[in-house]
Amino acid sequence: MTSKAGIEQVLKAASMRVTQPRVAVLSAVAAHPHADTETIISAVREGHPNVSHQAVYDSLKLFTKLGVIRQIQPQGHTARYEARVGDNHHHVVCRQCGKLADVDCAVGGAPCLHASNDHGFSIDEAEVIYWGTCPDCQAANAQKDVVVNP
Amino acid sequence: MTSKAGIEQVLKAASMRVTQPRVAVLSAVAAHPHADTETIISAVREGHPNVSHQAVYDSLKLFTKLGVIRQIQPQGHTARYEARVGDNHHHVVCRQCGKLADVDCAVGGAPCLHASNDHGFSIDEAEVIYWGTCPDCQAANAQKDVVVNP
DNA sequence: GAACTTATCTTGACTCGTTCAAAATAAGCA
DNA sequence: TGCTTATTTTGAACGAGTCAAGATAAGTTC
Repeated sequence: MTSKAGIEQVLKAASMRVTQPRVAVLSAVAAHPHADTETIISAVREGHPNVSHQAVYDSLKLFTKLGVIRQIQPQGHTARYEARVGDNHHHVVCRQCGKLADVDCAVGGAPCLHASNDHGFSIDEAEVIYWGTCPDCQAANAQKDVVVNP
Repeated sequence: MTSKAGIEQVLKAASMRVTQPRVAVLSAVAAHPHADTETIISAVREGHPNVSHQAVYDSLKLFTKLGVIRQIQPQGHTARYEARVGDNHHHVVCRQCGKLADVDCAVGGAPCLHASNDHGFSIDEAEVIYWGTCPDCQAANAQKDVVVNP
């Protein structure tokens, strides 16, 4: 549901106007999964050089609110966005370079969602972030080890 | 391991000096679970009025690195700290007021930790954040509903 | 198709949590 | 007690994100 026609429907259903900046922002998010705001601004400006950063921030916030895109913000990193929504998937973050990848819930039935309803909170979502090291950084580390410990 | 004697051991083992600001910061974190930096600064200054905010930031970062405390930073909120470390517990965050509470992993064996080792990442930690509504805000919402929908 | 209304965009200033840098201080050692 | 240098203080700076006012253009009405 991230084609131009799709987004027009979503926006109209929510009584929002369909504008060039908005369509461009959504296309950019769909084309660059896990991109941060700056990357999205650059991508948008390739096609529409005069779009302001504010318009991008506004659009991203709006789309996030409408559930068309999803915001991810691991500790120590700026916000990232992705157009893959609706399924219960999580993310791995590389501690060294910040690279982000999708991870489908390993166990079939999303067990993480069932927390003991502690402290009287009513829980509606479980957000899981896996921390680790990406293949590239693993390789770089191995390389370094060779040099440091000959 | 958050007594003054305990922290002295940890610091000395890491060749770090035991200073008044550091001890004060750790006490503050232990006394105010889930407090943000500003709260910790205030707490520290109750006993040591001349401690700078920079010293608090440095100490928090140091303790986090040494694993004595843990930093939590839910989307849209500033960093919080807690002295409860070592066990695999997670957190609930109230979407409305930002209140934070501990949640022990509901299922016995921490199933969330076993992600499919996707994309070649080597995963070392799974961080789970539950999102929901705290009892106070639930009550406030119910109250509001009564007024809005009589 | 032209005029109108107002949501959206542009522009530019601003906030706030956090970090940087240099000089002053005090912890731990000799 | 004095020395060395890790920490702290002080004060400025950074950057992602937000706010506000006027300009623009999407969608509606005539």
